[in-house]
Amino acid sequence: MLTERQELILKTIIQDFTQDHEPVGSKTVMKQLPIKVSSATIRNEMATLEEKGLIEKTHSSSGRIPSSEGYRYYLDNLVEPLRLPENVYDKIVYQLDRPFHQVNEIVQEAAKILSDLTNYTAFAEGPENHGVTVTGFRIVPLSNRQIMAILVTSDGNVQNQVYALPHHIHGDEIEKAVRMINDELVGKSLKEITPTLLKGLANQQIAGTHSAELLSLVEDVIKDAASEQMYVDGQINLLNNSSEKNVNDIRSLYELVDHNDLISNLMGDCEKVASPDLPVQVTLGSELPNDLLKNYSLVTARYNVGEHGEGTIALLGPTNMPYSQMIGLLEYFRNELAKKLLDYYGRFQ
Amino acid sequence: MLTERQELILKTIIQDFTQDHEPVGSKTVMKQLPIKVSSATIRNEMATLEEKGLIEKTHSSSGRIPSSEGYRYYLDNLVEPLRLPENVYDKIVYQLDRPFHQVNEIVQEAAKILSDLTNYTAFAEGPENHGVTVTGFRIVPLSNRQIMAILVTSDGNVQNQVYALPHHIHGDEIEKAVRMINDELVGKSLKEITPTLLKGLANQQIAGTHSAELLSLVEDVIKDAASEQMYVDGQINLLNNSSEKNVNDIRSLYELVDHNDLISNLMGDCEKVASPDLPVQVTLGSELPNDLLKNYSLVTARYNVGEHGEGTIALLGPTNMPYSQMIGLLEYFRNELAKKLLDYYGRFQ
DNA sequence: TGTTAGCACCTAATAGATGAGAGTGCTAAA
DNA sequence: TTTAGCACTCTCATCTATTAGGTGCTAACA
Repeated sequence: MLTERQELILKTIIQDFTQDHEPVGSKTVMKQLPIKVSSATIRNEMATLEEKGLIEKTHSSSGRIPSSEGYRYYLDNLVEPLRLPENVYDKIVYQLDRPFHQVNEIVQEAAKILSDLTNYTAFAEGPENHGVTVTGFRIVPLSNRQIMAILVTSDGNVQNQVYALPHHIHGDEIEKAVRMINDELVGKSLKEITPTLLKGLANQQIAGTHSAELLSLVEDVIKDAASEQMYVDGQINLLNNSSEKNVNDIRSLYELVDHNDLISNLMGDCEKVASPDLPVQVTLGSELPNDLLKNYSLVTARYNVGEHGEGTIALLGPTNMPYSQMIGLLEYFRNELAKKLLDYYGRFQ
Repeated sequence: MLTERQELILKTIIQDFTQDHEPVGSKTVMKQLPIKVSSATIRNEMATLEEKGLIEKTHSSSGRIPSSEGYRYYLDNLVEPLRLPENVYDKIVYQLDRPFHQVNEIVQEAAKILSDLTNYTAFAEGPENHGVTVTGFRIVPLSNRQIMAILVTSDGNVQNQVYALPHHIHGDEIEKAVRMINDELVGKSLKEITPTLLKGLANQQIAGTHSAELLSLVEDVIKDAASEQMYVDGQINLLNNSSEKNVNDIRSLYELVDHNDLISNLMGDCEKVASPDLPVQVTLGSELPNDLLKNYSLVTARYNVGEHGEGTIALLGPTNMPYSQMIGLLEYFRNELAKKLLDYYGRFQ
């Protein structure tokens, strides 16, 4: 429980530190505080805040910097989303206002826009495909030994893969197999289609001698389609932050960030709590399991595309980032993205 | 013109500097030199080498480092490709020995292997498609408003693109259009198919009311197929080098390296000189037009896939890299890559 | 009792001073 | 032509003030 004045001081320290990245002294706070008190009084209050673990010193006679607990208190109680300069909104709208041909193109562009605007690393994940079903599976013979497998799903997503076959398969056989695969798969959701189910198909020998081969294609393509792709952009911005610690850490960070599953997991944790109606959520590095992210924060927002599910966007930046602005940005952006996606889906109905 | 002893000294300085990255003094050279002379003699020789511009001092009483001219002399006259440890060869063979489905997958993997082995940034460009012709063009209707355009070329490459159409196009119409497009394009080389040629097709009204639309798809896909894709890997390794100069330079470097055309141009210059029969070629940063690359070197090699054309692989690393090793590596690698590609193409004949 | 002025004290950062170490160029002798 | 010897130069690490910005505590004050 903090007094109003203590909250004011904490907020001032955080905002000041966000700007200058330097410990904040009592005099500096005094100048910025709307109420008139002496620096000695502020020193007393700061001592209390330190006792409570919300701020800390870098050395015995330094100014104060916010602790993780301090940021947490700020985020839970004090932060207010900031309205952004008009031209930022314009830029978002402009960048999203292009003809996209696939959902994933839009999602990828979302990550790009976010990282461009913030100079942080940005993540975007498409709407979850819980209810997504198979609309059709095609095999297109391309040449003597090459075929393309194509899977179309009810959300309009298209997954394809070219295969070089060890030997020629006759068109009739392919056609027959595709027909039977479709009979079995169309209408099924992606999660339902397990390797076991496909094996069952193979056992029925539906597709002649090459059934096993063709079914393994199906499996591949389905796996691709079912894996929710996470798009990352602005990895390079990790450099800005990491003051000058060793190169190896940055390297590991890069790998972490590019290696989808790890970040997905982190974000997965956030998703459980966040929702499109709830405010944007911030997870501090100290609250994350990975030590590399100690000095970073993950700002996460969910967006809602109605019947098409929910997706996630996120920013990874330094712990001392301007949260008000970032939260304001994500709140606006998730709406625009949802709008764009609804618009996209609308064209297929 | 250098005496044998001078060449020996230059070589020693370069090799030593490559290892330790520190100016090399006359005593150090003396210890490593196979011939027995005093450090004073070496100092005299070094003064001569400096006069000729092949080495330089970092300050008035420091040891010497090679100048660009020194490297150039070394590369032109002294360097000898080094045989690599056996396990490196094993690794290359192992990594390339996987079932690939497209040429580009192989080329991409090549870049990855090279950057993994060297810890530098690596580039790989597929065999040039001079003689490549169109084997077939397909349009596959995916759903009410989505189609996929597929272009197959004589080198077995497949380019595809999904399109969301503003309105439904009837299957018969598509089929008719595709047939006529194929009649016109099959057998033509990619470079022959210009927008003007396509316009000509449109004017014949071959494809009914939607001809213009469909032809613009063709144009898109052809453009993609004709652009030679350059694969880059190990961008992160740029960090290792750039000691600690400002972050912005690294940022620009990243962009430079990812922005294909620029590097393509640089490599283009090299290609004119290099050939699969000629030795691996090194271009020093000082010889490149771009100032950002000042402290880097581009090591380029061409590989030869017989009738399927020639391609390029390259490494971008610090100017003081171990050239003997890198040249040895690329010489071996280009042969393995060519073998793998020949093997791949062989499967379609 | 909360607030403030004053002061002793702390620490990081900066600038100079100093000496060791590595290297050079030059001279004179072999 | 080569070499030993030596004076000289420059960097780098270390040490020593000095300064600037901050704190905590005490005692006076409203």
